[in-house]
Amino acid sequence: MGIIERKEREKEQRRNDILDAAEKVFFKVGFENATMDEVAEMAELSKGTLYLYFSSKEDLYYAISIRALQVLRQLFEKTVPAGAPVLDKIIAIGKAFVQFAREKSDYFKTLVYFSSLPDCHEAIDRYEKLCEEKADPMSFFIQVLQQGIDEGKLRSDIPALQLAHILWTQTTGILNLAATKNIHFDLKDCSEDDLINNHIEIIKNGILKKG
Amino acid sequence: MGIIERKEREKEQRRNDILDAAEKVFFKVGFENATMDEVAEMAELSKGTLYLYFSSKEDLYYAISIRALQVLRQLFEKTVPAGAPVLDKIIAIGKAFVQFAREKSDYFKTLVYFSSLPDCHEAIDRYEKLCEEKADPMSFFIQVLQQGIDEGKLRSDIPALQLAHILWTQTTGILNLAATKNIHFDLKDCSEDDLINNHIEIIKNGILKKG
DNA sequence: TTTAATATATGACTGTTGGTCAAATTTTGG
DNA sequence: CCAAAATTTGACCAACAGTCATATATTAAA
Repeated sequence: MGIIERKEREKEQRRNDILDAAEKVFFKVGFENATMDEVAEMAELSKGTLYLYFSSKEDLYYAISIRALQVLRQLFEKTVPAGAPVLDKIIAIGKAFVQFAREKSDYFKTLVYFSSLPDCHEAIDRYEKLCEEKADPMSFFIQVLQQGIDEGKLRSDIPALQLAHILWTQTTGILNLAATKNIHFDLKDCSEDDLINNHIEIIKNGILKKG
Repeated sequence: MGIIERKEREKEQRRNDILDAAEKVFFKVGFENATMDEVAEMAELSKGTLYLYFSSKEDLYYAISIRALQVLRQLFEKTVPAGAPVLDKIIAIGKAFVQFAREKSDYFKTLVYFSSLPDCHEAIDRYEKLCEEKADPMSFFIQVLQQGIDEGKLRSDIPALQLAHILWTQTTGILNLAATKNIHFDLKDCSEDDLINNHIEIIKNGILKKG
């Protein structure tokens, strides 16, 4: 009697198919310009079906944001060697974040927009679930920072949680700036790498243990 | 024959009236939920008239963003003493920014959202004009940083322009985080001030001249 | 003052699109 | 094979951004 389980799997599969289609459409024409009819056509389903799996267009967007978080987390897992010295780990996380912003720029932009939105985190069970299970990228980062503090490599007067959020938002801002620097015409002729390296240069001494 | 001038003034006045109305509506119910009919009603004009002054709903939003930039710039002018030591000036700018994010939170949010948007800066004559005239807050900041570099108070290996953008995005990110920290439930029990002060603590040594 | 020309304002109308739901189709269990 | 349950469909609706022919107000000339 594995029918219920199979149905469960099929439902999850459908959900993923819809998300695949939505990603294609959203990333191609942008969230605002995309229509639910287009997504339905791409998914080879009727529009009504979409609403059986997602309560709204926004809900679809949020679900893609969750995916983005999962992808980033996986990149961390893959890239950051578990046994390495903690400072190397931190560097690896930074590099992975840069790589994510470059190679998965659609996902990155999704996250930037996601976090600029007011009241979006709530109402997403899956996001809360992700956080509770510590399966989000931020939790990973916090753990490594805590390790750094415990080992006396990082300053200990700022709690890991706060440190993580501060560095995270700072870095997200810079990566977004680097990605959109062509908009700021006065920044056109400095490289992304310059921006990122200078950013690191500025905060580096701010987080290390003195002496 | 001051008729043309008067008409010019009246047009600008109308434009401002519409913006006032749009601000009220947008800030009250949010940009997405607001309708052009509501704005028209608030402005005591017909919807058609709005479109004589602004090409779209987005255009209205952008115009409000420009206002936000002007307000912030004026706050800088008012708050930052021209003759003060340059490091004091920088601190004053930081404080003014914090004040802006707190007391003019609607404008602040407008700017955050504005800069997270792809391709929005172009197509706005008034924004480019503001930048060209160095009447935007960023230009003000750059000038002060340049002064700091020239006087040997700040590190000189990072150009003022880049330094400004880096600090700007970092700080915007933190202020936004502080403003929305209630969303990140794990941050609920640390104060905004903590976040901001720790942020400053981290970058402080990174921008000062060594020694 | 009258009038023609120009500038400005109006609101009914349209096309698009997010979201709904009664009916149709498929699947399940007896 | 059939009825009950689950799933899918697409015609339909309401809301809303944006348009435009018409109306009103203003200006400059006669």
